[in-house]
Amino acid sequence: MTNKLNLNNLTKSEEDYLKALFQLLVEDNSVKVGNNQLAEYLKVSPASTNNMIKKLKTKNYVVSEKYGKLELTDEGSAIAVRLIRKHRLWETFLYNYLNFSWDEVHEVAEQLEHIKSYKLIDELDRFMDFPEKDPHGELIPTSKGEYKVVPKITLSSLEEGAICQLISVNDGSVNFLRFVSEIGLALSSEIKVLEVREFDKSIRIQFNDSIETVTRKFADNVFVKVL
Amino acid sequence: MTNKLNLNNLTKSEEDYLKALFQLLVEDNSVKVGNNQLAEYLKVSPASTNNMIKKLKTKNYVVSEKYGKLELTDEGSAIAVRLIRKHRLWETFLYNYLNFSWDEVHEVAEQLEHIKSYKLIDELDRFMDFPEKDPHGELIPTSKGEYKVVPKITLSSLEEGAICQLISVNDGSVNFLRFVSEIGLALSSEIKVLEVREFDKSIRIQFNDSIETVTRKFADNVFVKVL
DNA sequence: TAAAAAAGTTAGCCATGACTAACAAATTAA
DNA sequence: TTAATTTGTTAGTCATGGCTAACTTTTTTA
Repeated sequence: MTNKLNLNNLTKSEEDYLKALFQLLVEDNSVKVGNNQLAEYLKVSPASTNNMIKKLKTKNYVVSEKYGKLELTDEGSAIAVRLIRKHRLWETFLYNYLNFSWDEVHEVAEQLEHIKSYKLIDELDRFMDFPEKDPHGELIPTSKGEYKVVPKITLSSLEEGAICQLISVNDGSVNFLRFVSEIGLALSSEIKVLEVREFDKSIRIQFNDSIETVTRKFADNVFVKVL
Repeated sequence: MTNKLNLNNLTKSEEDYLKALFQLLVEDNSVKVGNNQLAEYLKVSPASTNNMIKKLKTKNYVVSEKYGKLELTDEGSAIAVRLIRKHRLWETFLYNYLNFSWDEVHEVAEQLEHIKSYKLIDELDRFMDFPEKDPHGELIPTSKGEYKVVPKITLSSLEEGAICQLISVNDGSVNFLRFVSEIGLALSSEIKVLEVREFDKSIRIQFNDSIETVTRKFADNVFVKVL
């Protein structure tokens, strides 16, 4: 039997669902991911999600019991990791070689990650000399599927007085990324938490000699390493 | 009114049909292109083609009368030229930077040409320093849509004794391209037509000190400049 | 020029992947 | 512990873009 080891005959939609589920399960380290949660994340109806999950279960990429939590099989995870690898390599290419800015890379990478060719992505990796991180500071999985998920500490989780370093940001929103650049934050910036306001959870931070007040929502999307 | 000048809200299928029609009409310089011909070229049923043509007519990309020949509007042609530009730029990138061979580039470029981003393709163009030709010798349309269709002379159209230079090849078939490389032909190769056999139209050619006999079908896909 | 062949069209079907509306199960709160 | 709320499921609809089969128009050819 010709074990073609993943000809990857998945539709764009199937890939989107698997990647989204992986991100909720692994990257966000959730205890339980449910149908509606996945639907909301993908901005589709719960009915659509239910439908697709059924399909992915028959293909053995997803496991779940009726009314139970969603989980990925090893095969499902592997597909998701490959998508994340592709996404981040393309982002890196766009940023480093094609003059794309921080906030422009995501949208195009969302399209490019669905291009089917192992050679393409491995050669792109080689061409860029095997980068470790994408422009947002996220680790890029290797061609062997090695991928260390670094537990993420959000800026919002820190207490007053804490000093940290910006290591990565959520790349999902153009407006968010623009704002990050605008106020002068960048990867590796050192940030001091000056004050956490109780009533609205907004945070006063200091970095590069400037002081800004950011919302809780903003701080949820900024990932840091405590110094 | 925000004239977004082509947000390019076309599906992959719509793009495929427009590009195919352009190639039949312009590149092959056909007097008449019909529904079934387009269907055969795209390897879909005549019914599917009929359906899509209707849709493209309502969108003003295609013009035709019932039972009449198919034609592209200026808008339809412009879309096709942009697709050809994208296809050839990606082929060039894969060939020159990612170690893809002559026969490997087409399949992946077929996917990449559908990625929607003006910035992506113009930056890729700049990154490669505005190449004029793709790896198969075809001219690459500019970002302004300038595209000179060079009338193609096929090797099969030459008479005995003619001497010519290989300027481009049809990139549609992997097997064909492999065979071209295998026998030692490359862009700019000088070819002498030694003999045209009447009964099966096969052609005996000489190049780089080797002599080969090729079929009519082969010679139809080799484009030359007479010296 | 009439019959045969080719080309084009239409009707009706299918799969994919969205959707809404209605309903069922599980969880949370009173 | 029952009621309310949230979560999950099902049924049925829609658009896209394929398909086959049957039919019509045009073109070819005998």
